[in-house]
Amino acid sequence: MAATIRDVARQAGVGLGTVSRVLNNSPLVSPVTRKRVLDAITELRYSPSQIARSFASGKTLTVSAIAPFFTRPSVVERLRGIESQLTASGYSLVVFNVETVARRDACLQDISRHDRCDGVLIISLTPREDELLALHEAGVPVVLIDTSAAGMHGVRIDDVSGGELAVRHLIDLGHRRIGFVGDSIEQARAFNFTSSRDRHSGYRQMLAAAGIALRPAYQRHGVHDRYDARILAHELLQLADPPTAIFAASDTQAMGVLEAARDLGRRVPADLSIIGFDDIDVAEYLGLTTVHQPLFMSGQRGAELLLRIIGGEAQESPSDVLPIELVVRGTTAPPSA
Amino acid sequence: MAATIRDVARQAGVGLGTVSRVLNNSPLVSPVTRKRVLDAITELRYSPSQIARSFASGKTLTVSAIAPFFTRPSVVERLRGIESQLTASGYSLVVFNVETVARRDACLQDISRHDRCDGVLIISLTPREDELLALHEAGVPVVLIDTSAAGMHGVRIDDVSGGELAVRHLIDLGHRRIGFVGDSIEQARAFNFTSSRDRHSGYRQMLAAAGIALRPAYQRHGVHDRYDARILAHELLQLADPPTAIFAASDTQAMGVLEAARDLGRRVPADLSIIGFDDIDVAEYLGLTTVHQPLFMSGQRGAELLLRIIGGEAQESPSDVLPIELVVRGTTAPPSA
DNA sequence: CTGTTAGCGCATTCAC
DNA sequence: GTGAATGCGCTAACAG
Repeated sequence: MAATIRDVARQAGVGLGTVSRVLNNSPLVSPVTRKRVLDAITELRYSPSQIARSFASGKTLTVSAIAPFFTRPSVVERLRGIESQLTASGYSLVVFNVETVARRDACLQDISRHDRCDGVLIISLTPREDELLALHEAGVPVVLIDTSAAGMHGVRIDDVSGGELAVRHLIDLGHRRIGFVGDSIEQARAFNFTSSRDRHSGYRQMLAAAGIALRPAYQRHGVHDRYDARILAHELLQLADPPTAIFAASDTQAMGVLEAARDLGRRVPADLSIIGFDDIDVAEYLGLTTVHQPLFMSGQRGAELLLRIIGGEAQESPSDVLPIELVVRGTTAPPSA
Repeated sequence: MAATIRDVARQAGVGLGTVSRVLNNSPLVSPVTRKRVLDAITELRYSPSQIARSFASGKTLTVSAIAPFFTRPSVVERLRGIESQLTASGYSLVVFNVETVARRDACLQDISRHDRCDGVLIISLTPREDELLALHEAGVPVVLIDTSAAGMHGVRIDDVSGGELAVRHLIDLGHRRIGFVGDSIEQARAFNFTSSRDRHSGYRQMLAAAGIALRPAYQRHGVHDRYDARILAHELLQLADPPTAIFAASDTQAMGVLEAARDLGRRVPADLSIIGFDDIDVAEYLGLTTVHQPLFMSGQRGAELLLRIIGGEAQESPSDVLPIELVVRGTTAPPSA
């Protein structure tokens, strides 16, 4: 059916190795021979088999990315960064979408079987001790995006500082009653997510630094989506002494808070200030004040780093920390009371 | 380094083929032998090389998806459907993101070189005549999603009907001055997108059927994003005799129209009705009236169909047409004037 | 039921 | 510079 390297060799009247050399741009071929081979290739419409090539060389020119809930805007944006970098380097991207804990574990196990891909990018999922060990033992190049782990390369932001940044903004505006809406503790633990937890730490630290007492009732946790966030915000707003501002651990959750405010007739930001996190695409549309993080860049940098590791370049910095930035839009203002 | 099938055979004291049979769940192995092999596998921590396996069998257990602008919510949702179906069948998904015409052409050419993957899913991009020929000649199984082409399998909706559905809703409400905001003609042609074009046809046909004259000034085209749509809607609304309703060819573009209305102080739906298309996630959040299409299902069905074709099951129906549905929310109402 | 054999298409040694 | 020879790890077809 399809022409093989042998056909090309025969057609060009050269040896098999010579064709291979031409394919791999080896300089050890005379211009005349090269042309003859090239002509044979065009004539036969020959195209080298990638699988055979991978098999013989041991390199697949493929990278896997494991992402939880890859429909989340923040994740998609990271993936776009990854894909762009990979494509530029001639690599392909295999995507694994993780929506259950079982699949999380399965994916993390599977990649210890170093096949099919030259390296792995793990987004937002932090490997556990045993998984770390297996990964190390397997020797698969791995780069973590949006997390970090001992002895692993990674690209991330400082979520604690991010939480502090958000809450400091609210405090600076004069707020003292500040609520928090973040990820469900159980779910975060099951998937081993860390960002909401760390942003929550930043929240607590900043309140403490400002001498504001922590109120358990002000801190709510639910599934990472609009619906749960909306419910939690309802609870918060119907407290006898409701917060005047709410820090949501993500823009998606901030959208739920926004809905709750609308439901209850609270004006934003007059009656309630809301700040999110991530600065996803719709944040600008909604005029949402948030903490910006370079999502696309995180993917790009992560892929770049992984490619360097695959290429054998030893990397010093275990974890690359990207800058974050407060973006003030229309959902935060001084408290009216 | 890593154990091979040969090591396992030696360890278990059996032949090479027997190990292979066990790996492939062949029933032609006695329980005793099977157990011995399985034990050897665990002992050696053996894991078969996928690349070698692909090479020998000719099957890669991998499917490629080519998607334009894969950060668009509608595309992501389709990809999620694809991934879910593929994963359930033990296949991996390689993603190609197309954001330029050059890359569109390159991707479509590349897949004619039937390597690395067992089949291809093409989202929203319609192959041209010559590309169709090359694809056919290469014999790569292909399924089109959100488009169709002669002799190609596909999963799609009827965009013309969708456009009619949207416009009929506006007419039923009493609107006569109905604007249209859709994709740039040049861009659509360059990428060979068809959905906006077809929805526009539906718009024209429905107006004609209702005896409403087409007004060129009411029909605007721009890049498929919020920003351009916003500008176009501005133009529309500042006409001497502005439309009382606007049909946007996608929810994303409807968001831009919504912004324009906000900019100009037009109340929605009192002063201006807006209807979108796709029913992406935020549509519900925004209370946007729109035409719902089963995005996730399109991916799922497409992948399922492709897998069947790869499996050698001849398929009759060239194109699977999914149902669409009008979803009335808060952005449409009878005209006030 | 099981062991043996022959490639899959290419990269990578080697000799020449 | 070039051609020929080996083997990557596995599946499939064949004898037993």
